[in-house]
Amino acid sequence: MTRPVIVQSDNTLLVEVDNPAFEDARNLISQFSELEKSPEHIHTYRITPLSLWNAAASGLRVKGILENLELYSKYEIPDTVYTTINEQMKRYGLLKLVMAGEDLVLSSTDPNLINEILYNKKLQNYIYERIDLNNIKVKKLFRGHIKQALIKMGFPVEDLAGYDEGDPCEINIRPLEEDGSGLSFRDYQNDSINAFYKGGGPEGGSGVVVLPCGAGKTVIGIGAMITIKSETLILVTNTIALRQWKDELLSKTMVTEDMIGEYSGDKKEIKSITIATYNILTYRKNKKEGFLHFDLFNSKNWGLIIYDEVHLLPAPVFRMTSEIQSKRRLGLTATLIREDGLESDVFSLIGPKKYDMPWKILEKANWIATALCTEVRIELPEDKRVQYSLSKDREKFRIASENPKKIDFVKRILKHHEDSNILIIGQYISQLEEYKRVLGFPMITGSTPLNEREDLYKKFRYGEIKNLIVSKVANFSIDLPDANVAIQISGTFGSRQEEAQRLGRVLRPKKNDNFAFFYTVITSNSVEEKFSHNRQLFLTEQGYTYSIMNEEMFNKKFD
DNA sequence: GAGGTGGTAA
DNA sequence: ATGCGTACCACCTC
Repeated sequence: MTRPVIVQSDNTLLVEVDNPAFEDARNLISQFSELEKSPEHIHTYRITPLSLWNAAASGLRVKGILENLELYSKYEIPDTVYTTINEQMKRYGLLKLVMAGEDLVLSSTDPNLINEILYNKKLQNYIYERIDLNNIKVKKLFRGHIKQALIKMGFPVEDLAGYDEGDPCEINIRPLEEDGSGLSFRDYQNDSINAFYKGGGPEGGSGVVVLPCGAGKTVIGIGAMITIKSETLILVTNTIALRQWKDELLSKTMVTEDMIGEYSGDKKEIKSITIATYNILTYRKNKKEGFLHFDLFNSKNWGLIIYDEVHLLPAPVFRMTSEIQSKRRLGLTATLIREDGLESDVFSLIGPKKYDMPWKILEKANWIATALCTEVRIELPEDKRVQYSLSKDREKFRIASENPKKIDFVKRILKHHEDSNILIIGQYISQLEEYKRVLGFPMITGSTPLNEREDLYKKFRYGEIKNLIVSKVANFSIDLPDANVAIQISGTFGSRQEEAQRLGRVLRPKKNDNFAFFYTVITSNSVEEKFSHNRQLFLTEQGYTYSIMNEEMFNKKFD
């Protein structure tokens, strides 16, 4: 049997998917390296300082890593890789955060490192005083900032200050019932819950789980709640997501309605389990005043805080919601990517990435739908071409996005998928209004009142309406189990995360053949081609392929 | 509607 | 080459 892993001197690992030892190798190397790409045949992982510190944090040792790597490696392991692993793993544990009575203390056996910290500009704001050669008393409130600044310095701190236990709360699983309610965990769900809670020690119990849309991230959150059994605060992106968390909790656990509070623009309930929007927590009248609802963090003794769509957390204001580092925190997302590159901040704001799984692996196991992606390239009509050529880039993008010819092709896609449950997703309200007018489908945007949204989603879910036009409101969290076709008519420049989330709207497993269709309609020979290509990168790295059709090919197939 | 928030580009 | 404030469009709370 040939070994499945090639270790390269640039710290990347290439893994053969078709090798019989693939799964064992993957389970092993994913503990100390980051999945970078996962197309069909060869997956690429990268060993980074951060991934090695995460490994050290979860209890792995240099010796074990190297022995296992040698076991699966096809060729000899380059010296540089040995060095990187040794050096970076050694750094973890040089610094510790501990509680000494009521004080938070940063300590190291190396006085020089302590010196370096005392002279670091960023860290100075977080320091009270040096206690002795090896210890510094630091400000408790800045635990997260301190960890982050130290990571930037290249020295991750072992956080042994522990977590508040939180007040207890009886959260128990509801056994599977005939009507489909109740819960039993799939293997990967169990694994991610265990990875999150691992050991229950001081380093266990805070971290991030990354799973594709439709793979049941809510279930992971519920699993963590059942494990910890403490009062829990759940943060979500909008009120629809809030209601869906509530419904899931009610159907999958024994928790009763009076135990769940809803804290949003609409209602202000605080109960043992409280679900709140990021928006309300960070609401302030103006930039100079404080956050009006921030007390929610202290209004109960939370033992767990769950961050839904955690890739949003590095945003300047949202990140404030992770300041309370003494609580156990679970971050959930399908797309740990941002165009500004700040996704790595999530690790110091919440904790190490505890678990992830390539989308295609779950597709193969039928846990999510098999998606067929098509990019349709439409020419710009004659009368728009002069205007296009004379416009600036930004205007060009808008003109290309709103190409009026798109709608005819959308109509034919609709006809081709008759009797399907179809979402039309777009970026510009005016464009969506036009589709609503011509096609006569109901539409949901940011200005659609909450009850109307819920009503439309519900009707779509029960098949009373088969088509829905949605704006960016649908980028996150909404759960429309039976949507099996999505048509994207415009999007946010090059947002990889948005593309993946939108595909995610149709990935929930289907009752019958488990296929889903994703169309993106763009203008050929325009700036939209470039942005569209960039948007697709995350998914193509996950192994998705887009078949590209021009008008002629489209006409043949969709006559 | 006002004034805050987010993501992205250049 | 990178960083930082700005523009744009949409969404959320009051």
